[in-house]
Parts: sequence; C-alpha cells; structure tokens
Amino acid sequence: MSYSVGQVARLAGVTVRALHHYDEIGLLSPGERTAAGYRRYTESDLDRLQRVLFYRELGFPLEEIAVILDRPDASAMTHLRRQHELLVRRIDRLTNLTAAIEKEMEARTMGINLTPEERFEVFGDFRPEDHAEEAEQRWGGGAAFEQSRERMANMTKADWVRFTEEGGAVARALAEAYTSGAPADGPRAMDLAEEHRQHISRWCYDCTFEIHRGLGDMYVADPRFAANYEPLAEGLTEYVRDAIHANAARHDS
Amino acid sequence: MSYSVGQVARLAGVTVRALHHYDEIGLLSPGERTAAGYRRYTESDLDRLQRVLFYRELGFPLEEIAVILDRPDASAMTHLRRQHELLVRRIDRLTNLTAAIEKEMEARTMGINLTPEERFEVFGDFRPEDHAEEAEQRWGGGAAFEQSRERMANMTKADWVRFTEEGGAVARALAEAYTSGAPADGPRAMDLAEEHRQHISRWCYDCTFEIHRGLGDMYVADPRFAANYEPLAEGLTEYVRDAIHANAARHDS
DNA sequence: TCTGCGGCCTCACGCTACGTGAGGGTCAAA
DNA sequence: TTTGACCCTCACGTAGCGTGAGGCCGCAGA
Repeated sequence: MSYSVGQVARLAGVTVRALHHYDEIGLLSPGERTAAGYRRYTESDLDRLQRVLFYRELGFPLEEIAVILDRPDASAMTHLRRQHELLVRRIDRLTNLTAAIEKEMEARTMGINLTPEERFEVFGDFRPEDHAEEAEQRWGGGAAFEQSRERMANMTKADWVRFTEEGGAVARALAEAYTSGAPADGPRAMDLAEEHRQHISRWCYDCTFEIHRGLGDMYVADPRFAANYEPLAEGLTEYVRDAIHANAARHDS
Repeated sequence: MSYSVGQVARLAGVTVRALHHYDEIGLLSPGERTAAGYRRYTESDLDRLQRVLFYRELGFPLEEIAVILDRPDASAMTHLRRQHELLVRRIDRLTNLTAAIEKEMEARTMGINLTPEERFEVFGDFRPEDHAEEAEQRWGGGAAFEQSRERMANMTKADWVRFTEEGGAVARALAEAYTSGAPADGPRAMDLAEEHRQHISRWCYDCTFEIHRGLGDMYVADPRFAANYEPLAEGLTEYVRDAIHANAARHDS
C-alpha cells in the first residue's frame, strides 16, 4: 500500500517535479525507496502532502509550512481547526471584496467616481492564487469561461443606453410612488423595489435580497448615491431603502 | 492631480519595486514623467492599477493581465462583472473546502479514516495566495494569530479524552431518547441536537445551524459515519439527522 | 546659499517554487 | 527480448518581485 510519484501526483493534482522539489528541500520525503531508487509514498506521506497543499493554497511559503508541520504540538485536529479558521477568514475577505465590487458597479451606473482611497482600501492585503491555463480549465472547462466572457464583451454602447434608461425608469417610478403617498411597505413600492433588484440582476450580477438590502443602506449612508435620488424628490432615498427592505422581508417570510 | 511612485505604493499597498516592475514589463507605465525622470501616475493609471491588483489577487499571471486589460472590449463595467463572477466562484470553492474540512474533522472524531482520493478531491485545483509575514500582519496583527495558534496548541491528550467522552455522552443520550420513543422533532431530541451542535462549536469550529444540517445529512449519506450511531440503536442515524433538522428549523423561525 | 535628508532614479544580482528538457536506468507486458 | 511507460538525477530557465549599490532631485532649516 504505497504509491509511486506519478500516482501521488495524479491523486493530489500536483506535478511530479513539485514532489521532487518537496523532497529536495526536505518538506516531504517519501517514507522509503525501492532498491532502484524509486520513491515510495506511504499513507502518512499522503497525509502530510495534503496539509502541505492546504497551507500552500493559503499562500504560506514552503519553508514556513515545514515549520508548522514539524511542530511537536501539531496533531491532526489542531491542523484541521487552524485550517478551518484560516479558510473562514479568507472567505470573509473575498466577501468584502465582492461587496466593494458591487458598490463600485452601483457607483458607475450612477456616474459617481469613487476616490482612489476608497477603491484601494478593501485591497489592503493578500496575494495571487493560480495559473491562467489551469484557471481556464477549472472554471468550467474553458468553454463556460469563454462563454461568460463573450456574454460580457457583448455589452455595446446601445446596451449601455438601454441599461441606464431602464434604471432611470425604475427610479422615476419610485419617485412617483413616493410623491403620490404610496407607503414604502405597500405593494406598489415593494414591486418597484423588486423591479430594481431584477434590473441589477439582469445587467450586473445576481443580486440576492441580502445584497439588495446592503445596496439600499448604502444609498442612504453615502451622499453621493443619495444625490442620485434626492433630485427626483426630497426624502426619496430613504423611501427607496425602506421599499427595498420591505420587499426583502416580504420575500423572506 | 498626479501621484509619485511612493504615494501610489502606499495607497495601493504594493511596493515601489513592484510598480517599477510593472513599468518595466509595460503592464502599467505612468502617464508622464517629470523633467527629472520621476514617474507621475494619473487617475486613470490608478484605475488600471486597481484592476491589475484585482486580477493578480485572483492569480492571473501579469502577462495575461496585460492582455485582458488591453482588449478593446474592456469597459469598466465589463471588468466589474467579470471580477464579480470570478469572486463568486472563488468563494464557492473555498466554501467547498471548508465543508471538506468539517467532514474530515467529524471523521477524525469518530475514528474514521477517509480514503486518499476523498481527501484530495476537493483540492483538485487552485494555488497559493500570500506571504507569511504579511499574512501574520493581516490576520489581526500577529498577536491574534499567535493567540489562536496557542489556544489550539493547548489541546492536550486529556482534552481529547474529555472531548470524545462528551461527544459519546450526547450520542448515548440521543440513543436513549430514540429508544424511549421521543419524537425527533420533539423538545427532548431537539435539545440534544442543540447540545451536539454546541459540542462541536466548543471543540472544533463555529458550527452554524446551516453547517449542522449538512453534518446531519452526511451522517445518513455516508455509511462510515452512520456506523458510529447504528451500533447504539438501529435507525438512530436518521433520527439524529431529523432531530438536527428540527432543531435548526426551530431556530430559524 | 549651503547642507542635510528623504524620495526618486537606474542597474543588477538574488530568491522562491517550481517548469522543462537532457541523458539514462527500470519494469511489466507482449 | 524488446517496447513503452515510468522513474531517476542533474541542471538551466522563468515569473515576480526583494534588496542593496551608487547617484540625482528638491525642499526645509542654518
């Protein structure tokens, strides 16, 4: 029950060369060798490799990984818990990034320019992740990636005009509902909020109710976004936010 | 309104050397230079830099980034949408990884050994991300990281014994409830399910109701986990799953 | 006006984590 | 016994910077 380099490589999705490298630097040396000098990896070697790959994935330099794995306190459970924690943090940070992207998209559609500081602040940290050709394979075998790329690329100027007009129409409809006294948690306002959400989903990204709520709050919090609604009617921004929240609540229940 | 290398570097959180490098390879050359040869970055240079950093973060090689950014179809909106999509995928994949970790932790606590294939399959793809010292800074300034590391390292053999005993006690209590005919969606079973959830949260990771539901399903789906409950009482596995779901539902409402 | 000091410049070599052959044994099947 | 897949060890190449070395701006203070 031991494995050759090639087998391990296929199993773990790394190259043979990488395994040679790990052997060279002493990060992962196979438990034994055959008489002919062939590397033979045991089960526990695979265990170690899995951890190596995990920490590598999270961007740790190999040297550091060796230190982590060779610490005497390193039980399997200890590692799993640390790994879990690291993953949760990473997900958090990517989630923040998506939120920033969503904000920027909203800003663009409204013709607002964020300050350089704003656009870089979410960045703050981190580093690269994978390689390009691999990347294309991963993301659905290249075909799907290409497809989505083309779909995006096909947004012409004409599309843009329709997009902004459509957005403007929703905004005006909301203003009308507001000035005519329709309550923000009434069906009319909620339907318009829903239309707004779908408008974003159609043109930008899949806007969940949760994300939509966030957008609504942002409109009120950031005067530059408010400046997009206030000219239509004073107090409209809050109205829009409330309608969005009401619509989301309606959907939840 | 233009910026020097140093200013840009601080703003974007990269080194001056990196900016020099991007200039060298033609990925990002400053709009102009002063008479003395000083680089001066314009607003649109910052725009471009932000995109460069984003794609770099996602692991694209610099060469590829240059191609992406120089495509004529590359409007700001196009990029934002692509970026959003890429982020969502990456988050998905990390979420899968956490699920795999959770599964492995459960397996360990029950003394089950997953097959090599299982432990590597979630890996399949991707690559590294950041550097170690930076990493320590990021994750809460090193101190917090150290703290969590120590907290984890402090799990002794004695702790382990208490941990498994505690888990066993919950399992036995569930078996008793089951054999005594208490309904899976009754308060007794639900309370025990909740105890199970908190047991995991205390010792392993923050087990949300959602994750807990996933665990319950896994117990039933994977016979190796079922083998942990079935010996106590036939049909207990399904009972546990149902109790977990009932408890989660109780919390949701 | 000089002088210091921080910031900027251009080489240019070093480093990590492998990629990519070159040249040559090994082993199970045909 | 031969063939083809797999393995071995050099050993040089590459990307994306890090890290000085040596020297030119530019402005505040003496």
